Amino acid sequence: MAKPNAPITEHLAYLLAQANREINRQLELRLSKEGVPVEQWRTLKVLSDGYGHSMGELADAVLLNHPTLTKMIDRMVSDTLVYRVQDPNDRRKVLMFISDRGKVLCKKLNSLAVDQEEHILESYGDKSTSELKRLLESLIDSSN
Amino acid sequence: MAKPNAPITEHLAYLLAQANREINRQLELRLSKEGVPVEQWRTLKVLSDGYGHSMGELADAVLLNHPTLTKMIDRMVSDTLVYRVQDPNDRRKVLMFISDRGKVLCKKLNSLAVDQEEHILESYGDKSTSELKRLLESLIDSSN
DNA sequence: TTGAAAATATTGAATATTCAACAATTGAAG
DNA sequence: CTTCAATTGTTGAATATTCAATATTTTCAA
Repeated sequence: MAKPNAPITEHLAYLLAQANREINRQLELRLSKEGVPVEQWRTLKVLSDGYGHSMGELADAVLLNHPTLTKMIDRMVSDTLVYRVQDPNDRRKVLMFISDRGKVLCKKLNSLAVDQEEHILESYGDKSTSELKRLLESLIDSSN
Repeated sequence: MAKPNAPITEHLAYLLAQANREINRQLELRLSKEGVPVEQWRTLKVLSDGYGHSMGELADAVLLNHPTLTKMIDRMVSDTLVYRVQDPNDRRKVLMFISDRGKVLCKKLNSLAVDQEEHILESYGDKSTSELKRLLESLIDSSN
């Protein structure tokens, strides 16, 4: 039943890694126009709802481990893109907020990211794109 | 047409990153039984055809940048899993080979990886899996 | 044939990530 | 109430990755 000698290119884990690497590389390239790494864009985008988000929430949302996030947030605070506020309801928590400067930057980044999505839609097709998104969502669901 | 305010979870780049993170985490967990990172498994698997592969080829295949690969290979050489041979036809190149110890380890890793594929097939389904693989391959193709 | 450009791999310094340990706060059981 | 376990976030040391620069070999045009 199993295929222990299947080439690595047939493993789902590999195909995902390969596709992710390529798409991420393209996105990085666009965002580099503003000198911002992908994870910082994710952070700004999540915070741009204007509400405070705890570090834990944020770590999940931006796909980073806690210590990695803490240090990235340190840099973003230095760049005055975001700021920390201690949660008054639970003083273990830190709530992150986006600054005005962060909002301005986020808008620019969003449009760079949308450019990319449109480029994918063109070269890969409408139908394939939405079908792929659907399957990815369902894979993520089934993995929890 | 574009959706500049779409939540990040609707971006293909994000869904790919999320799915990849989750599947890769699961694979890591299994391979950790043998104390081997995913990239080393990929390397061993590629080299297990018994032929020599240059560093450049290998970097593409295992999805690592050249300097990162060089340093990982240094570790694998220390662990006597692989060895270097200068390419006689083009002395700029280094050909990598798998050792006997590497082959033994690779077999164990393959079966751990196959376990995972089977687990995915069960929870996610045969049909979805092969459709997802097909779409990922085609995305990768269309990105080059 | 020579010399400049391209291809290949490695190195070292700068940066980023991870792991384990820690500190602070909350929750909850006795 | 008090104490002990769980939750949340940060830190420091160890490890890994990246960027720019380098060394070597090959290619190719003049």
